[in-house]
Amino acid sequence: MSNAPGLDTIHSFLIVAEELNFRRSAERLNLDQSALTRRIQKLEHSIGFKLLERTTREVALTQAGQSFYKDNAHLLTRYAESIEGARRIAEGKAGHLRIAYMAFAATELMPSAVARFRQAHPHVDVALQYIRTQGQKLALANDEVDLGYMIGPFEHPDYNSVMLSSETLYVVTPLNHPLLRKFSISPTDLAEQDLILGDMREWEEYRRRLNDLFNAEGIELQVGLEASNTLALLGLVAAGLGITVYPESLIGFLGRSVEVRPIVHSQFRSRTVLTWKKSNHSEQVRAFVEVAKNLPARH
Amino acid sequence: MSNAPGLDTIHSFLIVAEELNFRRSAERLNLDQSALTRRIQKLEHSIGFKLLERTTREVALTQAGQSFYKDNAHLLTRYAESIEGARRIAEGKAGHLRIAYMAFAATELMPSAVARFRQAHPHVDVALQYIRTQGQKLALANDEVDLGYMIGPFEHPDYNSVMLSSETLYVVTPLNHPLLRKFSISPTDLAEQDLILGDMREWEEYRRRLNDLFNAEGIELQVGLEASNTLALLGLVAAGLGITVYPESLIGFLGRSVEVRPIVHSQFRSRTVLTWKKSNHSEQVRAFVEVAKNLPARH
DNA sequence: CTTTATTATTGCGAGATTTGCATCAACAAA
DNA sequence: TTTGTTGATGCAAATCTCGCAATAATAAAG
Repeated sequence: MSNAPGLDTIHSFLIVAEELNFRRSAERLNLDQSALTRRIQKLEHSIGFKLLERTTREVALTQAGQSFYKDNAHLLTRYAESIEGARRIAEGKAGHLRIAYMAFAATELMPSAVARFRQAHPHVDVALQYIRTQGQKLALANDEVDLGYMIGPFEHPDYNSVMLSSETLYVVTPLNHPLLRKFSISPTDLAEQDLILGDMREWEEYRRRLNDLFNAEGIELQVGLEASNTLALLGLVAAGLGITVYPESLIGFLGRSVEVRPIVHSQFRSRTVLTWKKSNHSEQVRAFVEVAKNLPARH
Repeated sequence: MSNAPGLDTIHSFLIVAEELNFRRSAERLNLDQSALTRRIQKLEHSIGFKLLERTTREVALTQAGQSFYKDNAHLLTRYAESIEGARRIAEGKAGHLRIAYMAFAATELMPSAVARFRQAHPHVDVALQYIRTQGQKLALANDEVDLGYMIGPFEHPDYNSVMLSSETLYVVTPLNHPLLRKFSISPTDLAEQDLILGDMREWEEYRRRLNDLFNAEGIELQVGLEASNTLALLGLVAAGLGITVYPESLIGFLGRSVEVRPIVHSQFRSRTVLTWKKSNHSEQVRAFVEVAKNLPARH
C-alpha cells in the first residue's frame, strides 16, 4: 500500500476509460504509449485488480473498472476546483474580512475604503462591526476582527498600523457665539469655555486624547456637561450650554443650528489609524490595507 | 501544470495541516522530515501559492491552506472507498447479475444455485427472469441478461456453456394406464400412443428436441392435443386423453392423479445448460458458474 | 547573556522511478 | 499472404525521491 498513484496516473486511467484506446489516449496526454501502458499497469498493481480487459485489438473496462471510473471521474475536477478556490483566497479575491470601526471613521474613511475594496474583490465577504478604540484592541488580540479603524497613533510590536488621516479639530458653538468673531481658534481660546463632551464610557479614547492635548498646552479642560450621543450633544451646544470639539470628518454632518471654527495648532488633530495583527498574514488584509492607504483624496 | 502531485503528497499536506509540525508529521508518515519539507514545497510550487506559513519555530495554515485542506480532507478517503467498491466487484462480491431461466431449471437447478450464490455473495443483487430457450439466446446476444439456464446442448463460438444436468425423461400417464404394467418404458413403446404436449409457441425448444429424439428412433410423434400450461396438460392426461413426457425434475411436482414411468434410453434425456457470452468477463458470472457447476448432488 | 534544544530548510549522493525509442507479438483487414 | 494497427516489453537516459548530514533561526534554560 506504500505506492499511492499520482493524480496524473488517475487522470491517465480516466482518459483511457473514455477512449478505450491506448495510442489515442497517450496522444491526448502528450505521453508515449508505452509509458501510458505502464502507468495503467502500475495503477492496477497498486490496487490489486484489473481495471481494463485488453487484447491487442480491443480495450474494455472491467466491471470493477467501470465502478472505479464512475467513482473517480470527478476527482480531478474537484481537486482543480479546490486549487482555484484556494488561489482566489491566496490572491485576496475571496475569503472573508472582519473590520471594526469607530465613530470618526464611520462617515468617510471606512465606507469609501470598503466600497472600493468590494469593487475590486467582490468575492470577499466583508463584515463590519462598530467597536470603540479600546474594544478594538481586545478584539484584534482575540482574533475576533482582522482590521480596526481606531483613534491613533497606536504602536505595539505585535501590530501593524498605518495612519490614514490626520484631521483638523473644529470647535462647535451655538450660533452667535463670541468665539465666532475669530475665523480660526487657538487652543488657549478654549481655556475659559464650558465644554460639552461625550461621556467617558462611550467616548473613552477621544476624551483621553483631548485631555492630553490640552494638558500639553497647560490648559485644564472644564467639562460642564456630558452626553452619550452626538445628537444630544449638539442639542446642548445649540441651546447655548457650552461648546464642543469635533474632528473635521464629522462637521459636515452637523445641522444648521450650530457653527464651527477650525482649531489652528499643529498638534490639535484627530488621527485615525488602521490596525491589524502582525501575525495575520491574510492576503485579504494586505489587499484591504492597500486600498485603504491609497484612497483618492476627497476634494 | 505538467506536474500534478501524487496522492501521497496530498496526504502529506493533510497530515501537516493537522499536526502543524513537520517533524511529527514526518514521523506519522514514516518519512524523513526533509523529504516531507520538499513534498510540501513541491506541492506549493505546483499550485502556485503558499499553503503554510512557517518559521523555524511555528507552522500555520494560510487562509488558502485552510480552504485547500477543507476541500481535500476527504479526497483520500473517497479514493480509498472507490477502490474498495471496485475491489468487491472485482472479487465478485458485489455488482449485479441478470439470470434467465426456462421451466425445467425453475424447480431445482436455478433456485438452489441462486440460494447458494447469494449466501456466498450477499452484496451482488441477482435479477431473475423467466425466458424460454430461444428468447434467452437473443437476450444474451443483446446483453440483456448475463446468464441463461436453457435447454441444451448449445454450441456457439461466441458463447460458453456448461451442462448442468442430464435428466431422465418420464412418461406421464393416467392412473391404470396399460403402459404402467411395465416398470420402465422404451421409446418404441410410445409409437402408438396419443401424446399431449405443450404448444409450440410456449414449449418451442422442448418440442423440437422431443421431435428430434423420436425421429432419430424412426418414430413419428402423434400429438393429439396441445396445451399451453402444465396444469391444463396434466388435467388432459388425468382425464385419459393421452400421455405426455416430462423430465425428472418436474415429476416430483405432479399431483396424484397421474402416474409416471422412466424412459430407458441413453439419448432420451433432457439436458440443461448454463450459457453466457464469452466476451462477458464479469467476475460475478465466473463466480456464479462456479457455484452452479459444483452444486452438491441432491439426495 | 550564553548555552542548549528544537525547529524547518538545504546540499548532496545513492537508489528508484519514469520516460521515449525501438521492437515484438497478436490479430484484423485487404 | 501481406499490410497496418494494436498493446506490451527491453533498454538506456533522464528525472525524481529519499535519507543522511549540516545549517540557520529561535525559544527555553542556566
